[in-house]
Amino acid sequence: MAKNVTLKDVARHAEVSYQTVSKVIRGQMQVTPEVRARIDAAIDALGYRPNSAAQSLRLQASHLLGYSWQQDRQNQISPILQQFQHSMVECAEDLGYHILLFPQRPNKDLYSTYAALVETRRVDGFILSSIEYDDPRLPIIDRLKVPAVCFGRSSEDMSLPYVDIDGRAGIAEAVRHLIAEGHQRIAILAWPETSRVGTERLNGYWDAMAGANLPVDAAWVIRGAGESDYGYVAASQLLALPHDRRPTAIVTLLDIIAVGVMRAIADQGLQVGRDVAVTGFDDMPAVHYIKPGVTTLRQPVWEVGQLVIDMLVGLLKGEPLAHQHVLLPPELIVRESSQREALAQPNQ
Amino acid sequence: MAKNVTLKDVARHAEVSYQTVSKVIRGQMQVTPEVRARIDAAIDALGYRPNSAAQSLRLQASHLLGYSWQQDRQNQISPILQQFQHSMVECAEDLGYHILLFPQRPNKDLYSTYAALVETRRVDGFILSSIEYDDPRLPIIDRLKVPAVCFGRSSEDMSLPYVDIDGRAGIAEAVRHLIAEGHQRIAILAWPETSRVGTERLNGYWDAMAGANLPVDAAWVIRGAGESDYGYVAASQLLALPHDRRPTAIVTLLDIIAVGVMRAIADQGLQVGRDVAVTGFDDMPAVHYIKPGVTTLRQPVWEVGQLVIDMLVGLLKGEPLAHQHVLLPPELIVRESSQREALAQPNQ
DNA sequence: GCAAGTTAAGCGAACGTTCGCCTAATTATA
DNA sequence: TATAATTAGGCGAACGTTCGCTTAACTTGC
Repeated sequence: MAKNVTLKDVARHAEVSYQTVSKVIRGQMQVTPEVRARIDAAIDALGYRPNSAAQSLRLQASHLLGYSWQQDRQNQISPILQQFQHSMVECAEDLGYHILLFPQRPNKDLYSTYAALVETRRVDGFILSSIEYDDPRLPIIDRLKVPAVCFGRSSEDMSLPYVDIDGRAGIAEAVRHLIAEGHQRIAILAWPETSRVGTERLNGYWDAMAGANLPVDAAWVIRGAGESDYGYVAASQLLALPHDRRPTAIVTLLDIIAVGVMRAIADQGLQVGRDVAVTGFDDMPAVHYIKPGVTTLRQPVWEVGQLVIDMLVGLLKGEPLAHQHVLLPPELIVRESSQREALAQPNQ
Repeated sequence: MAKNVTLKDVARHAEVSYQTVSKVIRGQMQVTPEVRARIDAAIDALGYRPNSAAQSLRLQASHLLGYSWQQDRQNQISPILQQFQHSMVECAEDLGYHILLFPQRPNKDLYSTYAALVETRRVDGFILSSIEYDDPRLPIIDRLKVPAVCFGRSSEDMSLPYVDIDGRAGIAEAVRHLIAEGHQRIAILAWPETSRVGTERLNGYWDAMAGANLPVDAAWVIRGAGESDYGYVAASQLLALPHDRRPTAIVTLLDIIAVGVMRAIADQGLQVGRDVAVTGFDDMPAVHYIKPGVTTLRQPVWEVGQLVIDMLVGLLKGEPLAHQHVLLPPELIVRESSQREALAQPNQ
């Protein structure tokens, strides 16, 4: 690697003081066009680049944002967090920041993991994802008094700024879509009560059912965990209900679960869409090949990443946040799995 | 955030010079037990932590490793790279390093993306993943003369150090397993010739077939891209061959593709395992629920991550590498999809 | 009992920036 | 023409470390 080119080298070459070079580069100083030209020439003759460690030391800011990435317990294979990460990385670079990845060891005290990063001044702030009820990271961030923005929330009135997907509104929209398709007996495969995301989405179901004055049979609301297998088992259970209580539509919280449901429906000799409607969540690329296509809710993950970074960087610059809490609605994508007349074959 | 606690603060508190504190902390100096105790007491009375920017500046090393993460074109939803990333992050921390994420913009010149990081001294080295033929990053790294280690290789004799999975050995082992199960007509769903990984794995197929003196019908080697749909279509094509040319086993390069193959087999009224054996690759969690279980090759991704970081950090310390190129064999996991006598479940 | 080696600790300098204050020259104002 | 205001640029200091050299005191060997 070549020797470091510093401000002093540039200054010598341009025959000015090095502090002047610094100021001119950052537009903090007016110089005569002639001097300006000499400096510019020197910079690219020598290939000068400011040293980021020196900048960090002087500015007391690392321009690094800490992010630790633990997979959701609920939906293991969701590509959501990958997209989120990618989106953050791009947005951060636009603003002169980078993402620093760090591990959260199960055996090591979580507080010291975060404290180490803050106290050594390695990072300027944190991004947290997959927030759940009583998330242990929240009090830690609070205690460290370090800027942080979350993807997800543990309650409506969280002290930390967050961006989240409005799962409640999303599921409500899906249910209203099913109602518009003529369904009345609509079931939902929810997640355990410990899941904040799951509870939130389930509320959307209640909202829409109540909004349409539709009664809800207790058997229609199932809570469970897992992926396709959960969908298969739970759907089989629903389809075994007496005919007048059997749901004609099943809402799920994950595309993969919807796939399991669709298999169960097919195994009962029924047709997805025509006989029983199904909806998923996430618009996962992995299920795009499935036929019939799965009606789903696409999360605007890219936008979440951008917003989270914008907010965090704003915080670091001392700007007051325009919105402390942002909720983004998912987008309903209607495919064949929830449409009665699509692919309808004239059948008996 | 609290005021910075520096070496000088500790020194004042312990009544020694600050340089002494620095040396004692790093074990570069012997002091009397009494002084040692005073320093230790001062450190945790004040909560001293060395400032990483100052260290970086002085040591001319950021202790940051650059990693840019672009999804494989071939297998979009493989969780391999996620595991790899996670493994790197942990291993790096053990060695006092962190991973810095940066974007590779399609519109921006790749060289300047890397050069900027190196010339500003933001990173000490790079990790590259998903190397393909004529990878544009290789000459860039070479030109920048920056330490780097790759996950994957573009050719046997690459100039950069790499760690890779021995896909050739893996597929060969899978094919030998099928042969041991009594199969003779074995087909493979390969990837386009532009895929280095695919070509490598296909070679394993040839190795094993030749090693067992089994003839290969040209129709058995299919090249294509895609996920489950590719498997479905290609398998249907294979199963439509005349009876004496029809393969009794189909090797695929991805679990998801194997799933498509299994659907095709079932759709033909045949039974996976008993009638046609199938193998996948990656041991993806997403297909664990599939019945019958998919025989697959598990990549030792965790080990790859550890090795890559070990090697890169070694390079940065100026240590000569024990092995410039490391090849790790995947592990064959035999499940029902490749066993004739395994309990048959009427599913899919 | 004296030169030579060992040990404990201090001190100056450097890593490459940015910031605030200062100075000299030029221009505008009275 | 004298004075105030503006402009172009310089200079010292600081951010918090680590490194190498020096010094003073204390052992050791003969």
